[in-house]
Amino acid sequence: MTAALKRQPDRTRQLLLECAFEEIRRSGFRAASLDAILERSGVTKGALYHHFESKTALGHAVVDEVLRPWMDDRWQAVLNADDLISAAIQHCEALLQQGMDELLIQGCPFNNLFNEMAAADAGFGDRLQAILDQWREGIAASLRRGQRAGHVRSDVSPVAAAAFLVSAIEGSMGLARARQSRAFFEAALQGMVGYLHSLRP
Amino acid sequence: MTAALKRQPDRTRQLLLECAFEEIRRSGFRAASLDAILERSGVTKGALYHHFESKTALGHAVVDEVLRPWMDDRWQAVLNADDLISAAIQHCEALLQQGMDELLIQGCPFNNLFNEMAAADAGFGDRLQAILDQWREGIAASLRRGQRAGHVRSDVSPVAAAAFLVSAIEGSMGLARARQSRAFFEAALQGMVGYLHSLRP
Amino acid sequence: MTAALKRQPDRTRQLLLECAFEEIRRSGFRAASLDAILERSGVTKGALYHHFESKTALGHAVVDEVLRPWMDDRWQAVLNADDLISAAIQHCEALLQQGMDELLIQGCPFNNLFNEMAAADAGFGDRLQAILDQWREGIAASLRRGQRAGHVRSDVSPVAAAAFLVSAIEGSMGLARARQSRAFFEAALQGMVGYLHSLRP
Amino acid sequence: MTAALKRQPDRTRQLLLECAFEEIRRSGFRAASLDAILERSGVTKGALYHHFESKTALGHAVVDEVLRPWMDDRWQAVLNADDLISAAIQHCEALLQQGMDELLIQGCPFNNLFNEMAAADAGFGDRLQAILDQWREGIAASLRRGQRAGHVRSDVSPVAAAAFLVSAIEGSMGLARARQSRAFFEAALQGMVGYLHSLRP
DNA sequence: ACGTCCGGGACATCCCGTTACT
DNA sequence: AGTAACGGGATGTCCCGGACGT
Repeated sequence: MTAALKRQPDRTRQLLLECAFEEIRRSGFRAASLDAILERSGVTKGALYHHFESKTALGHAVVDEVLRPWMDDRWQAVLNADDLISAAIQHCEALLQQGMDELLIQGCPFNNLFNEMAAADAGFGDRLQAILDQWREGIAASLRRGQRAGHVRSDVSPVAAAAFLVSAIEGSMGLARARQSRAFFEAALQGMVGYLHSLRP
Repeated sequence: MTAALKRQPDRTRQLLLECAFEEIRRSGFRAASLDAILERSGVTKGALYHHFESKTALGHAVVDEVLRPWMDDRWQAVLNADDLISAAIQHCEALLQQGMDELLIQGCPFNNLFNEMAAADAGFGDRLQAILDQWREGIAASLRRGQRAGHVRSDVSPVAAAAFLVSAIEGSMGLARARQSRAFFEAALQGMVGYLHSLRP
Repeated sequence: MTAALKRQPDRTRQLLLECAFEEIRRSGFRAASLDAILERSGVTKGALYHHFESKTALGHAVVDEVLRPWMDDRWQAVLNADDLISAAIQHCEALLQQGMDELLIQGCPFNNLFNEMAAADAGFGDRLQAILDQWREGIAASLRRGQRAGHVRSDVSPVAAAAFLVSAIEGSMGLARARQSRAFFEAALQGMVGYLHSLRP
Repeated sequence: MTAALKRQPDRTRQLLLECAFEEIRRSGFRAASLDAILERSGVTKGALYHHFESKTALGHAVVDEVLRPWMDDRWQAVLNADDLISAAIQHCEALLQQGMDELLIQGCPFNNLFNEMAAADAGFGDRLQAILDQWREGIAASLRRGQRAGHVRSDVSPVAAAAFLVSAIEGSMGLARARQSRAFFEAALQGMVGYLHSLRP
């Protein structure tokens, strides 16, 4: 730790959050070692336990202050588009063309953490649920707007379609994660484009 | 260990596999404690390490001998049906009506294990990938049969639709897992029924 | 284990002794794993414990039936020579010229075992002591014969010189064992030749 | 652990090194139990793994910080003497008269450790080799000084004689270790005195 | 605010020996 | 004579958290 970083409480806290996020993304929360996070960040245990009262509290803060903005940032453009379906199809096609290596190797951090911790720890469960709800409701609201604008069939339930969509997105990312599965992910994305088209009037 | 259980190697092995499956389902593979499995099964450590050379090998055997049959058993009826779409819709509606508590609380063991271990351990990855491929190809084959029989629109790609479907199934189970999310799961199932209908001619 | 080897008690016993000798030579007695010996020999645990009542008893038998003949065989020529000093010098020079790789890598099995077990286990201690005594007394007797024949200075104590010689032999082998020490072993052998010459009248 | 010993990191570390040295001397490195070292020193496992990252690292530190000074201390007087041969002869005779029980029972810790670990672990091998080289070179240098001063025959090779001497010293200690072998050690020392005299002009 | 030392416990692994069985 | 299931214990490693010190 360089001298320049000493006595900078906010900086230290932020550094810990970011390194913890990376480590959790790599190894999952339980397998993430505090010692590894400490070494990665150059911070010591005393500093960590000054800012967070336990490993679990650190994890909760990572969800609130890193993962949630990360998700907002990622989906903002699609959710705010005038025509959700077009935007989503474009998003899928962009993914198909550009290298999606990062996603394939490490998967979606939200999905990973949700699968690991949501059922085991209420603190994680509530926070992740809130992110999920916000996301799903954003999609549902966008679909309703699309119905009013005539971009979306009027007989589909926005709530149901939104839940189905996020399930498929997270499911495809979860299943695609690994070494050999690029083909699987491509097929799933293609299937999703087909589904999106079926929502058109 | 009761006297009646002595010297029954196959029984001991099977007992270990089943208890390990339960423990892995509860806690995940990494957090599953060998001591807990042993206590649950009444087997000693020496016996376990006689039958399996490591915790990892035990996990692999659980996938091969418990999880794979569990999955086959679960989806066989749907995959062998004359009309996949109808069978799947019935399956969804049955799930909606009957108590799906077990799934909600513990999630799909395949999805859980896949998310936790597929990327981290090639032994798990290959095995789970094989299960996934078999499942997906079963759906694709059934869709092709449906196309020939006129039950399915001819312009859908069976491969893409199959990948999308399994993604959505596993995704919805993963996201629904937890305490409060029955509503989410119901909405996702409803969305899936909508998607299945869209595959009709 | 091939069918031809079944039900051959003497053969099985001999196989165990030889494999145990090799394994002990590699790893030392304590670190030698019974399971490794078993795998190496293709014999099972029950068979081993039929022939030997414990790992320690196996070790004792290895000393009696493998190590002792190995030592006798190795030193017989030198001890029976008419002129011990010439024979020993020749032996040293032969060692210096030929590849002494085996000795350098694994050391003298007698010395290794003596160092590890003689002080800790009386069964080993007594057996190894007996080998050592026999060896030392052989040298002393040969020196006495040399004195009578005029090959050896009459003012040296055969007993003391013999003890010193075996110490130097085993010590040089022990210290030379390892990777880099060929130069050390050569120097020690050269020093020993010098000492042997000093025993001449 | 008494309150007086709290928060004394150097003391704790030193205590661990000393207790480890004793335990290794008794049992050898591999058979030395960390639990035994901890009980002996009253330190906890967490503290040990704070100061040393593994049992092996502890062993290496014992060589560097305990065994090496122990050897330096032991041979310093002989190596620095004006006349090595006289000093060595005096040393031998002093050993012969005083009780050499400690050496007989536990042997030379350098020799024991060298025999056990030098070939198996490069970390030990390099460290012990360095001690051995320093020792041997000290003897060789002293012999060269003796040659210049006329105390030592000019036709002996200092390097070879030094290697031979350390071999004989360590060999005699190794072989003498045990219960019954006092006579052997005395004979070997007597032989060594004879050899030392033969180095005189 | 932060650094170091330390406590206490859990875990996977391995190993020797015994016993039921053929 | 020989096989394989099994018992029970010890070991090195690691990890989270708290306490002392500055």
